[in-house]
Amino acid sequence: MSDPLPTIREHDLNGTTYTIGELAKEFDITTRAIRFYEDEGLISPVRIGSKRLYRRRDRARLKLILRGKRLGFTLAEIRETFNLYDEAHGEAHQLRYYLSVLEEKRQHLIRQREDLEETLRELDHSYAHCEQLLAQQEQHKVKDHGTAAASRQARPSPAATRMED
Amino acid sequence: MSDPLPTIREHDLNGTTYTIGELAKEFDITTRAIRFYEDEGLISPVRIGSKRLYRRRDRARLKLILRGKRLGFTLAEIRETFNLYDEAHGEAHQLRYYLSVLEEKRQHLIRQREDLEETLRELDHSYAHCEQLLAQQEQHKVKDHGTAAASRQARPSPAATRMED
DNA sequence: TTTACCGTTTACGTCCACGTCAACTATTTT
DNA sequence: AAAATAGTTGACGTGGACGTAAACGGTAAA
Repeated sequence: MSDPLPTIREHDLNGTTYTIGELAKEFDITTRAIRFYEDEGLISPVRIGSKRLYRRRDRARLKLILRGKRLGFTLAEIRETFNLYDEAHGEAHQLRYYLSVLEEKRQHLIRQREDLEETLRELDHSYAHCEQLLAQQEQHKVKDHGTAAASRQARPSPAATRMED
Repeated sequence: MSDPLPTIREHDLNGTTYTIGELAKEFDITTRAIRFYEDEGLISPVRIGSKRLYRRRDRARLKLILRGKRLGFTLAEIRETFNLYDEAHGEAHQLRYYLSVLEEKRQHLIRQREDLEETLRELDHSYAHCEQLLAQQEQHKVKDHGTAAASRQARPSPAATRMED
């Protein structure tokens, strides 16, 4: 008689491990998504019987996948990054190629950062302008103390044309 | 007899104008994309006969659309932003709502900026580590002066496990 | 033992952001 | 007049990233 199959929890594989459900909960994604990433070659969990068991490395990659997605990278791009990383520990010309890819990626990210800063600046302007409008309306309310209808049809403010630049 | 229809270029509408092709070239997108943005309610060019004529405002919006896309926003989100902006110049409660949406957006962008900075940091580390590996290989080449085969099978470097965290 | 949960695979559906014809018109150039 | 160029409206196709449903297996608690 063979030993009974150990449950997934009794496996340790010297290190922390996770079930698919745990990871799904932790990162607030569906198990379907996690399996999909595996189909796309982005993660390779160990199998215990038919079940997937995720190790620290898998969790780290999942994190990178999600961050990459938030930055707008496609799964294919993320996979490429992983593959490159995995293969770049050998020959010099591989390392050089890896360097060039990193440089490209940096350009992309820096462009994106500029877009982001610019958007944040404009957002701040809108925010300030909006608060100013509100403050003016308060002023009028105080002056008119009650006849608020006067300020309903607000004149177009100078800053209202900002989007036309 | 009626005057002949003025050509699209003779129209000025007091201000700079653009044809669809000009904008497509300037922003390096297809005319199909521009028309699609119109179908989705993001731009509203003037019509001269059957042709579209784009004004400064349209061009500005196109710019915003593309920047939004680079930051990963969907067209629906961008449209919402535009609509909100257009309608936020009236009542106080609209202004307040607009403020809350802006605040949300700011949160999103700041989170994204953190992702971005973190990615840039890791990228810099990879870059540095990569250069260091290359430098080591150069060292060996000098020592062995010629018998480069010795360093082909590089031992796994300590930093090679970084992705496992 | 039955019920309740994970977990698995396979297959098809969906939404988004366009690309790709096709068939046509209007203007400009040769 | 003919050809090239730029524009127009449909309609259908596509690739990416999953969602959803079906049908099933294993383990854990009641």
